[in-house]
Amino acid sequence: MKRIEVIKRLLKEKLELKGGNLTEQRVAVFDYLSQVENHPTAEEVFLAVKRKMPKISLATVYKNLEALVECGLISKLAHGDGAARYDIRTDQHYHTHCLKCGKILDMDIEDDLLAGLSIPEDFVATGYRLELLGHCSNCK
Amino acid sequence: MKRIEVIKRLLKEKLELKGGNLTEQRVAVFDYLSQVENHPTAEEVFLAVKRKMPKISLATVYKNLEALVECGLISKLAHGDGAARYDIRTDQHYHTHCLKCGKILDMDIEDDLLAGLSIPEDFVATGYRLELLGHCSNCK
DNA sequence: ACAAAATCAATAATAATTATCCTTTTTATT
DNA sequence: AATAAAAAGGATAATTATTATTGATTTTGT
Repeated sequence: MKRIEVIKRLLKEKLELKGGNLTEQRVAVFDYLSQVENHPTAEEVFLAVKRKMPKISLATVYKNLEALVECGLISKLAHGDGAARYDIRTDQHYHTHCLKCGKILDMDIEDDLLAGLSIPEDFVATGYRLELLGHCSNCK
Repeated sequence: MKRIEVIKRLLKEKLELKGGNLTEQRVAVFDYLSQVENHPTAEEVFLAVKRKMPKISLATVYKNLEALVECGLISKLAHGDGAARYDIRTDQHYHTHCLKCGKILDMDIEDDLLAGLSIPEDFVATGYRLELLGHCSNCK
């Protein structure tokens, strides 16, 4: 089975759980994200997808990224300074975040940092975010 | 010596290092931040300071928060979803971040989580950010 | 006290994102 | 397969958070 067919099957399954539909635009957005190493902004996804699908709208990209996040197919990296970024991975992992160019990259470490952490009683933790801040190879 | 005099002396000293001046607006912004337990947005700081200093502008609050961050007197918590928040503390510490109401609170833990972390070679780390995500006592 | 520099207030502009509104596509039902 | 209902798309307006601009005011160094 072709790669794109695998993606369509996965998306259809996951989207249906939330009452969403499979569309060509959603496939294109997800497909692009799954091909890149970095974590692009909505704008970057838009520009890339636009090349293969010239009529797609930026608003559609935003809406579809949101829909994919909703059904757990991708994750959103909102770091505050500048635009949010999107990540094909949904498992817990950490990132390096360049303060100069804003690029976010995966950092592969197996340790569960929260393991030994004493969480406040009155707070229900559902997850956590760890980012290493600094300068990437290009910017240092 | 009165509290406000202590603040003025501290601000004057730190601001001068960056070529900045001591102004009543800066004192008011810093003073407010040092009195609250939570980490307010620029808008919230503006509304609070406005009560004592009705002519102050929102843009001034933004500029002054930025100036205070620049000279290391406060820190900025940019978490992406919504407005940035400001914190009187500048030492390394962690936060709980409520996904419902957006409130950010301090989490006091002594451990240095980065101690055992293997940082990628081509990345120059200057700091890190850890946030515990979930629901606060009011929202759970 | 006075000139130069910095900051202020008001407001315009920008950037990122979300909402609106009408058309098109997809899905469910006959 | 035809068709109605629901969902999604595209274009663009609106919103939100923030930054830039500009001319008036305040602060600082001499």
